[in-house]
Amino acid sequence: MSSIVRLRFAPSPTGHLHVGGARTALYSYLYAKGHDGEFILRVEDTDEERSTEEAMKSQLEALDWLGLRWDEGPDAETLVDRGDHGPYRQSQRLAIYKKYSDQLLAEGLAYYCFLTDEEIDAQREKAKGTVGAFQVESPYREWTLEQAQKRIDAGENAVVRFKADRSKTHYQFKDLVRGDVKFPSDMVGDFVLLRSSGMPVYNFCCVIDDALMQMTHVFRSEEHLNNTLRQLMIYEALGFQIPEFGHFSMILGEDKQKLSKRHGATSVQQFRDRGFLPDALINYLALLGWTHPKEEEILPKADLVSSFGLDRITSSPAVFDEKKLTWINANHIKRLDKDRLWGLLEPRLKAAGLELPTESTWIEKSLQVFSSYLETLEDAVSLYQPISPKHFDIDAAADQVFEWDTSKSVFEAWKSILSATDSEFLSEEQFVQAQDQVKESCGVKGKNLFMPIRVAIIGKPHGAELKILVPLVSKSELLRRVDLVLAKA
RNA sequence: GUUCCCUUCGUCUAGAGGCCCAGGACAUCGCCCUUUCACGGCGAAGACACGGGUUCGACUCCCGUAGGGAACGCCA
Repeated sequence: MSSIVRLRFAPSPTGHLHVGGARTALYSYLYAKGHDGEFILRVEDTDEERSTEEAMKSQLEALDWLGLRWDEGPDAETLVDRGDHGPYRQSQRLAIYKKYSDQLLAEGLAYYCFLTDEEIDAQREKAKGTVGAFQVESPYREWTLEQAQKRIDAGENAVVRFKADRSKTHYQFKDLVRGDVKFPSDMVGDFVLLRSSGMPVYNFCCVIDDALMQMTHVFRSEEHLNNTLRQLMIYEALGFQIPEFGHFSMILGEDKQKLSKRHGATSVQQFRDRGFLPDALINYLALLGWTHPKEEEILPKADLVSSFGLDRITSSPAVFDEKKLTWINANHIKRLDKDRLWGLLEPRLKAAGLELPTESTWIEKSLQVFSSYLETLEDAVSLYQPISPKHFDIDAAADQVFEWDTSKSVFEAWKSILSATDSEFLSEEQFVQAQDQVKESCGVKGKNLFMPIRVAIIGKPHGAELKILVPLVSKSELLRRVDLVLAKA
């Protein structure tokens, strides 16, 4: 028995990784790493209908992007297993589940059941209105293995049902998040272990894998809390050591309903595409249900690892707030060094078709101007657009400026003063000087002076400080722009 | 219906009987900085679901009620 802490994340590959799953994975990862333990990835692909290879790849990729690297499990790129407890895809562990199913069958703790869907529906129909939860009553419960085998040999399909143990009145366990939880044992009936296809069902393989893969802790979402009863029964029947359980509450949408697609972005990839940093997403997710001991909020991953603990987890559900995520993201962007930031921005600017200078001094200057405006990486596109030669246009917000009778003289003065300068790029000082000259020559000041100049330069009445913006645009381009504005005035 | 879980500002939360006529953060609003905007600084508004106990004292403990959620599958 190893004493090292081991936790796993076990997604079912039926779609993209969404933020709820990501948070469960994160908490497991943080707990494992904070205890010098191991983080394992297992793929629960026993639902043949819905599981796809594509979804599996997508989930692994998302987890990898988040930086939640696993010590064991399929490799994100090659999908080749790494670790001593494999295989890590349940669809490749069928023989193992069969073996344990046979064991329970032989011990009389499970039985073959030939009930058809129609018969079960009929039972359910009949039970309507009666007190208590519906439970399947199987007439095959006490059949011997030999009896059942005969029908199977005759070609009939059977599921393997667990014989729910009624000798105890309650099953109890200590949940790391919720404290003592107690279930009446008659809460569940004889549930299915193996489908008629031979495919095992979630609760069965989950227990076997968690035990065989030597998990010390099992963290999962609250919706699994009730499943724990069945799993406890299976642990007991198989004689496995029971791990510690922790059930985190769910993530809700604004309407307090379980977060789903109709709430907007929910998958990790969507946030990635929209320009969120993995560390920011992780930071936000960690705070959704957990607080830092000193209530600090902007936390790099390393701080998360060192300060995370179950004692500060909340057990009530939390509403996902994109505004706060955005704020956290902006903070992480501000902490990025300029080279890294540009490395992240450049591909997005290119993808948007912007043609920008490539000299490092220009890049550095531009970042100085714009970095305080970035809430997401994607914001860079609209920020850089005004200084990209191809993308100049006059914004509707500039309309008011054209209505002032002083604006035209400002445009003209700006043009003539600009024409008179001889450098290709204006320096900050040159621009400030030029601005003063415009002021003198037309006798206009304040808003009536600065707004038209701004419009002549970026086509909008608001934006980053001009004296740092102007040096980023060539004189010829500035002239082209003032002409366009003049044509409209 | 049955069982289980949950309930502090709009949102995320602090609070482990007196420190709380409840603190922080996001969002909102106002002021300052800035001859724009953003960043930043300062400030305002804003909550213990309800009802009973226990106690000298309850946001904190107990019991109900209400509300929300989950499970009751050959989904996970």
